[in-house]
Amino acid sequence: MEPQLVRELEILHSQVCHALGDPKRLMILYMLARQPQYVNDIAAELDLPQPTVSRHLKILRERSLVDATREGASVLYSLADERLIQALELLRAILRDRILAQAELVTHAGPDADSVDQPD
Amino acid sequence: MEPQLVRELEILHSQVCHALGDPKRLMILYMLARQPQYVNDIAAELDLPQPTVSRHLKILRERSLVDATREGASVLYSLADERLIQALELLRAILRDRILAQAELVTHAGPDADSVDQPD
DNA sequence: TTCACATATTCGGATTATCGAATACAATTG
DNA sequence: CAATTGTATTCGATAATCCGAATATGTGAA
Repeated sequence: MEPQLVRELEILHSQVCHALGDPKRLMILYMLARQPQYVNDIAAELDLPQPTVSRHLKILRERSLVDATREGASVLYSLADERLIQALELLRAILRDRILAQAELVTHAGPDADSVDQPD
Repeated sequence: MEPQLVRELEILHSQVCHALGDPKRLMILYMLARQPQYVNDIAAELDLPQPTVSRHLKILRERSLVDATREGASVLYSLADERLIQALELLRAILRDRILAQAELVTHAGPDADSVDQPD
C-alpha cells in the first residue's frame, strides 16, 4: 500500500473517524443536523452533564466537524458539513440491511433443534 | 431526542462506527475494497504481525463489514458492502475540503506578526 | 465591581483498546 | 500418523478514552 494513502488514512482516522467513535458524539451530531443548538440545550436533551457535552463538542470543534458561534453568554453550535450526516446515513443503511438479512435467515431457515434461539 | 433514535445510534456506533475507529482497520478495509485478500497478504502489505491482522479482521467480521471464505488452508477476506467505502470517501472529501479551506485562509490572510507559522 | 448565567477546562480514577509473544487450531501433504 | 503452512486465540502489559466533580473562564446586567 502506498505510504501516501497510508498517511492519508491515518489523518482521516485521527481527524474524522475517531470523532465518530463515541455514541454520544453521534447523538450530538444528529441533533445539530436538525438545527443549531446551545450547549445547555444539548445537555438537557441528551440528559448529560454540561461538562461532558462541552468535552465532546471540543473534540468535534477541533476537527472542524461542528461550528461554534458565540451569541452573548451562549455559544451556538451547528453542523459544519452536511456530508457528515450523509456518510452516517450510508452506515445506517448498511446496518439496516444487515439486520434485515439476518432476519431473513431466521425466517426462511426457521429455528431448528440445533440452533439455539434465545434473545440476548 | 426520541429513545428509539438514541438506541439506534448506540447500535450504529457499536456495530459500525466503532469498527472504523482504528487506522489499521481503515487500511484493511481500503485494501479489501481493491480486491479480496488473504490474511498473510494483508499482513505483509501493511507490515503488521499476522495476529494483529487477524484480531482486526475478527472485529470487522463480527460486524459483518467483511466476508470470510475458507479456501483450503487459507481464508479469503472481502469487503461486505461497497457503501462502506462510499461513506469513507465522503469523509475523505470532508477532510480534503477542510484542509483546502485552511490553506486558503493562510494564503489570503497571509502570515502576520501575531500568527506563528511553524510546520508541525 | 459584584452577581448570575453559560460554557470550558482540569484532575483523578475506572473502564476499555491495542499490542507483541506465545500458543492453539485448521487444512493439506506425505 | 507427523510435518508444514495459514489462520485464530489467549495473555499480560501498556496506553488511550471517558466520566463526574470541582473549578475556571467568559459575558451581560445591576
